[in-house]
Amino acid sequence: MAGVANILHADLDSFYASVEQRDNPRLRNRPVIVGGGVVLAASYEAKAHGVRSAMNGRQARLLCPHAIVVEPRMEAYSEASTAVFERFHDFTPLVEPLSPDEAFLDVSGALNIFGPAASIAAQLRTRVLVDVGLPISVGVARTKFLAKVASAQAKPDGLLVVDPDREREFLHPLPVDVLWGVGPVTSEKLGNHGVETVGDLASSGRAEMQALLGAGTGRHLRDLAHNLDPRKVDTGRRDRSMGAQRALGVRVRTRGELRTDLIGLVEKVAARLRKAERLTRTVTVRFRTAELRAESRSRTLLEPTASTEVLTATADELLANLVDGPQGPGARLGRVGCSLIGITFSGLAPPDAVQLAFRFPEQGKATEALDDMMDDIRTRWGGKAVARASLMGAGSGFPVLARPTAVDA
DNA sequence: TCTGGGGTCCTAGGACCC
DNA sequence: TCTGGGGTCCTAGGACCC
Repeated sequence: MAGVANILHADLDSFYASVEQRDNPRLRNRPVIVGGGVVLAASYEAKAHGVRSAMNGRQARLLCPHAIVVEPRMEAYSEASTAVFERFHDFTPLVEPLSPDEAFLDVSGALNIFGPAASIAAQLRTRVLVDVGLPISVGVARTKFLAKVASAQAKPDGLLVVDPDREREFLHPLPVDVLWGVGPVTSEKLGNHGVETVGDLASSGRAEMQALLGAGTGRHLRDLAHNLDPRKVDTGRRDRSMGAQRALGVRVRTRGELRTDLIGLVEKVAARLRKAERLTRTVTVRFRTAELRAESRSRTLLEPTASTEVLTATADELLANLVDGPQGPGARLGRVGCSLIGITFSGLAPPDAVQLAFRFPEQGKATEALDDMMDDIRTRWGGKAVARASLMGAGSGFPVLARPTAVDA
């Protein structure tokens, strides 16, 4: 197999719980659960008893009665995250954050300084442990996807290098749900078709998988199973949406209460939007009925905005449509069975964004042309490009970059 | 006191335009 | 003038991830 394993996926172990154990010696080597109502993070000692993230707190305490439950300290986690990412950047500028505790690193330009990728991964783990006091697992491979799978296999506190000559041996025996994008629903669909392992998926029919999972998803997952993953480490990602939501429990609310909650969320997120110097075009109000059915209403505005007044008025109309619509849950009673209310702003752009569209005629060169264009945009606009692109019309002979591409002017 | 909150991406169908 | 197909954007819903 051609290529060299120069991509790292670095992932802090049980991030919040590790920070708590670091800061409070009494918690070390003990089962620790962060978050009371719902488990935000669990130490490995707690995970050994079956406690998992996102688990109901009561269930977690039943599984592990002697666990120490602590309140989350978001500021401490944020500081720890910043310190860890500084260590990443000590090794390479090519860092793609996935979340506060996880990132891809392309170290192909750092080999002359720090040695082979496996050595860089070991040095990185040491630096994070010594300087920040947190255990971190690292996967090393030729592609992003393999590196991510490797770091998961390496946990806890481990390092795993996937030899480019042994990628399929590594990948094919693993269960399909190691694939990024295969959750419970997809996993069950695949299981019903006799697909249990990544190898099973690789040997299944393409048309069959696309019929089962949809064209895009089917092709993507089958490509991953065939070990095809051309994605580069991308340092230029920007937020695509911003939102907030609030769980309300099972108590029935009056419309007025619901509206007050929603307006509060709108004001909060609108402030974040302005602080981030972004405008939004699409407002979505999310709603979950007392029976836990999700519903949403959205509207796309003519002009992007960050005005609380405009956003509040829009959210208000959408909420009214949700509640009073044809099957609105509270139309007659004036009271609404609602277990969650939320707001999302999407279609984010900088205030001075411009839109660019490209057309290129050479069939079959679309992906490379797109990559080149993105590089060009980043160079010309000082790396501040906010790019959103998709390829359309591949069958027409004229692949067109059809989505607007917004960049900081 | 409560029982998660923050995101990304995909899909299908309809309106509309050329 | 009629018709069909391609393309774009919007909306609602859903799966998934950390």
